[in-house]
Amino acid sequence: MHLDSKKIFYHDATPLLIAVDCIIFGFHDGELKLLLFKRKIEPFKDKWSIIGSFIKKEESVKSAASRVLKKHAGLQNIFMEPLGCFGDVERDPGARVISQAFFALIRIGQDEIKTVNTHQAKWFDLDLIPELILDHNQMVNEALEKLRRKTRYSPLGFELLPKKFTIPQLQKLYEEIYQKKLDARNFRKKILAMNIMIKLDEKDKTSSKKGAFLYSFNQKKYEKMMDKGINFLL
Amino acid sequence: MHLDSKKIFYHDATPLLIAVDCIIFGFHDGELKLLLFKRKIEPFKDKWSIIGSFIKKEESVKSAASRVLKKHAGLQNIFMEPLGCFGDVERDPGARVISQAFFALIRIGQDEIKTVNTHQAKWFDLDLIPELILDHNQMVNEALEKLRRKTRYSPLGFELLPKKFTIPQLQKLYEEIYQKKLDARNFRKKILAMNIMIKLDEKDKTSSKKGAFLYSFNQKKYEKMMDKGINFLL
DNA sequence: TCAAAAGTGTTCAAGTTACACCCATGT
DNA sequence: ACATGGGTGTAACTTGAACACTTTTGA
Repeated sequence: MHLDSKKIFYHDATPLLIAVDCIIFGFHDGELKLLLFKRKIEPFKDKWSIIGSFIKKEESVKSAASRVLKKHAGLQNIFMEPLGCFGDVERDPGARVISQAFFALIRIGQDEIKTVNTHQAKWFDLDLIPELILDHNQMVNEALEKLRRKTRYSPLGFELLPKKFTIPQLQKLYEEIYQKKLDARNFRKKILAMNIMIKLDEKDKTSSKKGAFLYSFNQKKYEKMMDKGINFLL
Repeated sequence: MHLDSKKIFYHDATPLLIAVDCIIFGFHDGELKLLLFKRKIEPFKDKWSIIGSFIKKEESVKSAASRVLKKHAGLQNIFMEPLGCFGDVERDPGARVISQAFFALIRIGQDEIKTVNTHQAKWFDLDLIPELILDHNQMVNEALEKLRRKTRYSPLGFELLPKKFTIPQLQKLYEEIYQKKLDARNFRKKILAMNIMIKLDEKDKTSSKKGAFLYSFNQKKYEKMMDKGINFLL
């Protein structure tokens, strides 16, 4: 490396504040939900917002997002991917801040319900999302669009369900995402034809007397299917 | 606004260098091409790279990308959209720099050919892309994936063709993007069925004696089609 | 007159949609 | 015994894929 030249190249650039913000979706009791946080500090104290943090010099953008999810929401090893960059000059009246938004999907279990209380957070129904600070409503809208688009052609939906789930649960999830009723026979046929789930010897009886068989998603079978050039498509 | 509180909230954040980088695709003589630039300054002087610049405090991320396209490549009013954020700590050995990549499509005409010379740039065939600086090869690969994905379900391809184009030209473009031969009858049938192009009373005779009718893309018809819930799909 | 690209329909297979009844079980 | 959600097959329709010949015209 030519250290001197490097300085010549970089010296007139202005460093800026850059943050990550995480849009977190969950699915519980047949409802698709968004996790929002009550801001603890000024400005906008006590307003609802998605969770975020400034990026530190010694961490990657992605690790910043992981840190936020872990530290501020108690979430670890969950599905997460970049959504987009929000970079208008005036988006944050407090300072020039560029934000990289991330999009996370979680299985809502007992732990995640506790999380909500210890972090001043709340799960919101998608049609009851309050006004959020800055451009956070726009971020949420874009995240929702991405969720709707991407769940059609990749098995993202499984990230929102427990490891063991029933076909009616899976169908309900898709109905929530697409906001429309699906035909039970066709749905079943299609998803089973892909051969990416393992039928377990257990039934879930929480929502019917007969009980519905539990399945688990099989990542390996999914990858095999992809290798053969067959695509997930719902 | 509570100016004091704002300061409390933002004072411990570290500003970082943030750049935009633009991946520029073009189509000429039946070939899909990538525009690369010979870097004028150290470090990595004279290596091939995609074009970029640091973001200034008084411009949005998007305007930074527009500025780069205009100033460094002489391009204006072209299709451009965000590709993704590249934020590894060590991606640039010169400093911690986060980069927001953009993806641009242009019609290669006479002006664009001049541009190439005045800006030390060169159009590269996609299978002859040289080694680029930093993570630029990765950016290009992701841009290509996006191009392939997105041209299937949105009429992005038209951005790469002249305003007036023939159906064989359009087909050639898609064959280049997907790297496979398409059936001329089926292609024609499908694209015409969408009813989003206007047939002109002119023929292009540059590639055959018989000549092929020229068409133009009709944005309004396309929007009408979308409104009706019919999607572009090739 | 011939070479070279433009333009045109039909058939078959595959996939998608619509639709109605029996099953298992807890109360 | 009955109410509730789980589970199953078939027929009509739509869409995608395969395939070969005629037309035009400049050289």
